[in-house]
Amino acid sequence: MKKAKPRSRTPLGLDRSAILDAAFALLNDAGEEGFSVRKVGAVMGIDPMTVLHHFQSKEELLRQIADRALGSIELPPPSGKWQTDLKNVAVAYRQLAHRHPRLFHLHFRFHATGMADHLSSEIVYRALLDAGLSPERAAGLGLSFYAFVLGFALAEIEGLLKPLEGPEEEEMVALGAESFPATAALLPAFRALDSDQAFDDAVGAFIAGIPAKRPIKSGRAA
Amino acid sequence: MKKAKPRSRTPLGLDRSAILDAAFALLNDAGEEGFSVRKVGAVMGIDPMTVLHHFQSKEELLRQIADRALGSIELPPPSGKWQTDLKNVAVAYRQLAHRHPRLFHLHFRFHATGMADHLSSEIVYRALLDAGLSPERAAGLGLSFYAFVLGFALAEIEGLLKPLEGPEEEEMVALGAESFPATAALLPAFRALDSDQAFDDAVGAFIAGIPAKRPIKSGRAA
DNA sequence: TTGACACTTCTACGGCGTAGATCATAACGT
DNA sequence: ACGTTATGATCTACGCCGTAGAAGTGTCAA
Repeated sequence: MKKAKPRSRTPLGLDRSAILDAAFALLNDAGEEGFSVRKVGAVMGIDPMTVLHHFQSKEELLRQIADRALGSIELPPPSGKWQTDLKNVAVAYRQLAHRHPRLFHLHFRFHATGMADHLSSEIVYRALLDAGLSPERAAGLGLSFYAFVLGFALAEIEGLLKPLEGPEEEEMVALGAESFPATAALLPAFRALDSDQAFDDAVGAFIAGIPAKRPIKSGRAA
Repeated sequence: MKKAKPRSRTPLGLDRSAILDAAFALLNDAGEEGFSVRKVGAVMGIDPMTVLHHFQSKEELLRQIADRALGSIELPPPSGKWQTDLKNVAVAYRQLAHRHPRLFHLHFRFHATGMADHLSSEIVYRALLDAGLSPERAAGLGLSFYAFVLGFALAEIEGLLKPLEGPEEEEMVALGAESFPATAALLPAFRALDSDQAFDDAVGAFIAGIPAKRPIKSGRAA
């Protein structure tokens, strides 16, 4: 049993996972702004460069933290009803976001490649195929479904679902009913907004609209 | 009485907007990673601290860049058909994202407060009220609609819609049809994916699903 | 023993945001 | 005219950051 702190160059029981634990914890509660390789080293009492010996860059360390977090998603088993399965995946991702709000945004930067993600993908694509969609539509809608769920979760984390908190409040209220009557009419509803219900409602709308093959006509999309 | 325009240690016609222009350009083509106050100063041939004299922090400078970019959204006039109006807003945001892919993510960090955004909000909420939704549902679904559109655009920018490009390819292919048959069946569809069509389809599904949950309930606000 | 290797640490470099002091000039009060 | 003040621009310096490269220290096989 060795316990050297200063000037010890003997390799101790240090491996990736120990460092990863500390880094994960730091990122999870300090956020990316408060995260640095040097701080990870400080927390563990080791030289910052030791961290980079195990993860060849900060970016790689972040990627592995993200993989770990995003791999911890908890999916219920398939239910046999495709609508339910889709919704379960959506709920699972949102829960994941709530569990790790400070690092969920990494989902966009580092595309998920873990087993859990492949599993959720399989559920989504299976559901869409079961719904009777062509492979082309299933692929596009499946990816769009992810984008929607991730977008909702990110927006929620970043406070976009609370438009009346923060500096926007007075401005928004000051707009007045004359200029933006519909917006003004919803001010009380914004204040009372229930995120869970909004999520249910939105996911429900998306899923309900899937079998409808008729596209909405409008301006171009390119 | 006061003109207060050019003044300096050595004569210089500098104001916020000139600096903002340069900063915008830098961020727009170098991205946030390549952006720094010092580089903005270098580009303009001025001291970095002069930049911070006009914008009291880097964060504030970024916020104003974001405001400018996000205020440049181009919305078509209301059409009278709520489905079309909703889709037009979605298309406009996606176009904006394509126009400024390196700074679109700031939309999540700094909530939009510009006039253009209030205008688009008004269109969205009006559309949802016209669709017959209660204020509660209109508020929730409207915000969710934004989250969806922003999420799609961000996902697109970050490459999430191209799961077969980059390092995921070999892994995903290697999964094999035994473990993830639905996913495997879609591999050709992923390769041929048309983002525009996926967007149309997804937005169409969302919109189509909106009235599905509850019948018309209350009058509209013209 | 000797050598190869793995792990850790040290040193140093260039870049970052920005606080605080300083300087140059324009505008104003007299 | 003069000095005073205000204001913008600059300079200096501090403490952070990621990380390249060298060097130290231990383990183990030959």
